[in-house]
Amino acid sequence: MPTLTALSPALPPEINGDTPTLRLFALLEVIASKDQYFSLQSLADETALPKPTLHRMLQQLEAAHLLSRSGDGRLYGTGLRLRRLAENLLLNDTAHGARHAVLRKLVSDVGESCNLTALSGSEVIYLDRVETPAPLRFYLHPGSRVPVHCSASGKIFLSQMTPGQRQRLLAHVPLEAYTPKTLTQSEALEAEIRAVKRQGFALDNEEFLPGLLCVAVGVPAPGGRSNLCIAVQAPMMRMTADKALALLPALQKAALALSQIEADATPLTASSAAARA
Amino acid sequence: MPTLTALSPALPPEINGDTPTLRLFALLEVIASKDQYFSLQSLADETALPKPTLHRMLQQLEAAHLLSRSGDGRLYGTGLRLRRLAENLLLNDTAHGARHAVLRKLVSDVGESCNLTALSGSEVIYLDRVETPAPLRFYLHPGSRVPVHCSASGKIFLSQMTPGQRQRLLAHVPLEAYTPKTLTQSEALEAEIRAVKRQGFALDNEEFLPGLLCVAVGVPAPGGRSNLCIAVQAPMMRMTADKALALLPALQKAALALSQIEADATPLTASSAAARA
DNA sequence: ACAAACTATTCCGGAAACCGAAATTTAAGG
DNA sequence: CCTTAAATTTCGGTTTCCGGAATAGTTTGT
Repeated sequence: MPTLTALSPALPPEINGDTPTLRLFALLEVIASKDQYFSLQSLADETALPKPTLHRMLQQLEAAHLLSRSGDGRLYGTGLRLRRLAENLLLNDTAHGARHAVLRKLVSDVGESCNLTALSGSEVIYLDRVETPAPLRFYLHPGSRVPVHCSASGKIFLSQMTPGQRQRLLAHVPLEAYTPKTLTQSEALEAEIRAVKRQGFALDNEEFLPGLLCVAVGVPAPGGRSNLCIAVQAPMMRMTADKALALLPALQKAALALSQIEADATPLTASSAAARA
Repeated sequence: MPTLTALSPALPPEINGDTPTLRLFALLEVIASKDQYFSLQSLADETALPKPTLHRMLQQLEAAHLLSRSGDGRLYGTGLRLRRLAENLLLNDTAHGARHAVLRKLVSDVGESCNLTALSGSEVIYLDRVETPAPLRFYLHPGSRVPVHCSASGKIFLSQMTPGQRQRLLAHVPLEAYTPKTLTQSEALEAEIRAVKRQGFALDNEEFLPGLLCVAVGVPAPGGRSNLCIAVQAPMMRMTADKALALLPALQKAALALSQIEADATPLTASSAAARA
């Protein structure tokens, strides 16, 4: 029977952290791990915790706005405060890490501005950015957001979703035209997404800002889907689609380095612990 | 030494935890809120918690890989597991992204601030909100609460209850007068509720805040009763009750879209979960 | 309409975790 | 080597948590 508490077989007793708080975190991890709402019953199945206990935990988290109940009030999903924490976390944790160094290295390799992005809600958020030394540049500061349908990173994220997820998201996001080249037909976008999925990288050829070309690749993650992309962007004046493709090896190398950073010293997660059953 | 209530009126976000776990969350929020590492001392300054207490909390979080210590071991920053949680959270919340997109679309259609509300206990809580681009606005942030008896959404929720449920709820909620127009007689409120039930929408005509007009419709749900409302609100300066009624089609369309999203996010049942092996 | 089956919620006494003043250890500066 | 400041450990009193059992509420089947 899978248990929420991740016990290491015979390791120091300080690791087997089995405190109430950690159990709550593990619960949040379960809820954050799938794109769906959870009933109390389904959580009981996932976690093997007694229902009264689970109920108390959920109440507590809901009262704190970390979770929210949705629909008819019997389903639990992520709360506003938790989402805010997540955004702040990703946004404020960049400059000090090795990730920033990878980005700097990439910029020095390719000579153009690069950024690290994540999906947040229905938009792409810039987590970190290093500017090209060249004087002519597009200035997009960390924390700003761009639409999913006309950004290279956004296409990567879309290509990782199941058709159902993608449809749900795009059904309500108007495919606004930012430039004449923006893809505004869902069929055209779907075709593009398929191409992205096949190729493993995405282009934004003046689809968001005139004169701006951008290439992105996803940062590989153990589970397959990742919420991080790394991208180069440059003015058309210095960059063409062909030249951009030549940068792919450098990009992929950087993505791999980032993925390595994430993987280093990987602790047990609730899901991986539950998985071994 | 006085505790944390003493000094700051609005300086720290809120370290006041009602339970030990929430205090840990508040601590994480402090750490996630700035792009820097924290020493134990700086956190003590920031949170007004006793140092031994903080130390224990930090140890616990570090042992769980939610935080990590940097370099020499005296500074604390975010941990891998916490970042993972944040990434997964944002990645696996397309339902939220879709809901927000519906709200944005509605705002661009009607030109006024719109919000998504739910019934929580005996109050209406704002789940999400998109502001009008117009400069003059009522600012009500997500997470805030308003009484049921003098809000458009609240009347919708009341109208969905059985008379018994409604009576039970209202018996403990004093019909406080927020403005001269607030309905404070239960007979008048009952009559209003009946009208709401018949019409399928609800108005709040300066019953909560002077100068604020609001229209709400329920989000249809399979079971009949829904715990979600979508509402437009605008200052009287730009809005009249008549003009508000003209917005109903747009509102209802948005409500339908939301109902679709909710349906898509329905969790697995026990049987379907067992089916995928 | 009513009962059977299931799910969500509340109770509550025993058990475990938390709290933080005080004492102790470790590092930094002179 | 001594002083000062920060970090860490100790430990008993207090609070919170835990989860089996009982209760309330909902859907399903007849």
